[in-house]
Amino acid sequence: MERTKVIDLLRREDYGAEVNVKGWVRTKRGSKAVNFVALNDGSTIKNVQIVVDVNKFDDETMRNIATGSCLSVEGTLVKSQGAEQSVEIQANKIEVYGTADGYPLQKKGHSMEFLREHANLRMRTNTFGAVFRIRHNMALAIHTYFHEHGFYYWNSPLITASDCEGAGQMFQVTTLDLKNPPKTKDGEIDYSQDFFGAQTSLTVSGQLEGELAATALGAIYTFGPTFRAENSNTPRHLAEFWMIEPEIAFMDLKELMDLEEDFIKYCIKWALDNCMDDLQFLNNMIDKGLIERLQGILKDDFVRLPYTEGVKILEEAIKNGRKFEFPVYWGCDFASEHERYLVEEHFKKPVIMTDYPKEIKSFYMKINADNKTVQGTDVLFPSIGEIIGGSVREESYEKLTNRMKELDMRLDGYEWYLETRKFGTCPHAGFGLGFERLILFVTGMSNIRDVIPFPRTPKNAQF
RNA sequence: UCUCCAAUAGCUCAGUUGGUUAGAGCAUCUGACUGUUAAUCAGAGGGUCCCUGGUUCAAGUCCAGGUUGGAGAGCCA
Repeated sequence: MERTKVIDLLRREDYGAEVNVKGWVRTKRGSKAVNFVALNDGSTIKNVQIVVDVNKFDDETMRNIATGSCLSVEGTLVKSQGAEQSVEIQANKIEVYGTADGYPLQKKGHSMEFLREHANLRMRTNTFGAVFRIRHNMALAIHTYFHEHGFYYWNSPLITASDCEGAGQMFQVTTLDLKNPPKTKDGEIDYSQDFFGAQTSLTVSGQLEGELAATALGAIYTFGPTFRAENSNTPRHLAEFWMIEPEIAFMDLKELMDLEEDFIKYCIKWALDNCMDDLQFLNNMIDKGLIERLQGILKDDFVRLPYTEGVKILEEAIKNGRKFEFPVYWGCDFASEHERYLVEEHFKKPVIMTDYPKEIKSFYMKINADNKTVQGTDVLFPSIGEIIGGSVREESYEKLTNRMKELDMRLDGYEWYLETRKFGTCPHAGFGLGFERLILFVTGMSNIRDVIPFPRTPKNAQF
């Protein structure tokens, strides 16, 4: 008999039909004569109720049907007598594919910390099923958005020899014998003998390569893993995370902000349109304000706030008695308490902050006419902080290399990048979106380790 | 990396000022129950109180160091 997925089964009304359903047992309950098994196959957060007439099955089968075990059930689709589901299956034949003695997950709630230690099994819980179905949907929304807007999906390398991309500490990639590496005459490690003939690392960003692609294909985006060897121990950082980095030729600052806002709203609308069952569950169990907050994002325009205006607002707040741990002055890098004040207290909606002092931003950002600020944008969201960092890129070879020299950066090693500015340079812009931070916001989960299947954090690469 | 907090049964947690045999709910097992919704009811089994050292007649409880986890900060996406 052909298998029917739970999601399809629950929509059917052809009572009396013989059906086959396969899935994992969430709970079993009942009395002497009749048992009820809640079966889930991952196609939806909802379970299908299997009604088991205990007398029709042998003791061993009944014993093997327990939380976590895997079943194939043939039975009759009937209208449910119970109140909490419309249809159920009256079991005629049950095959136990796999028993689950000692299954660590129980039907009562578990802490997120406990489930993290069982990351190999936690996808089988309601919460993580919902999170990963939404994660899939967000990936689909991202690809769909860019495809519909004329962007090409393009891949930057994960292994790089640029030793100072500047975005963070890097993981080294080597096949050298760590106990006995080859040395040069002056005692340094001889990387010419390494696999790539040079010192290499995992990438911290595909942006520089993305810029090359934008000057050829017009508009591209990358969507892949990124690696940071920072010793960050927070609910918002991972050592291995996924990043979306679009890069667009002929785009200016206003168009960049329009893109950032439109893109993120598209993703959130996608979730509301396509993931309501899962969002409803998360709204009930994890975060009571979730759906309202997502709808709120769609309603308002994001605030567009030049850095200098932001400083004024914060100075005004301090004058009115607001206390901050860190001082505010023009030129300071905002601490998260400052960003949170602006987003969560002052404006109460997302803020796109722009035109930062060049000293606190990266070398590649386009310098404004004032020669003090650069056309960088940070999209700041309530509760999770910076979700997007982007900028218009400096397209002038002269200005870009001058800035690099000011920052004591070595130009050799960047020739391939700087040639974009030598050969047909163009105004262009782009941004980076942390995929897991988007998932955090859309699911209402509070720790980034719980929105990626197998989190990589300092001292943790299990599974 | 810094600051603060935590670690007791498979899970979630209680454990008084240091004091006899460390408890509860859930889970598991046994039994009861004519349709349950985290089913219910009765009973049973289940402990390296994170590790090492110290104080004390006596440590789950106090002290020191460590490990692991969490929150905040920094770094950032």
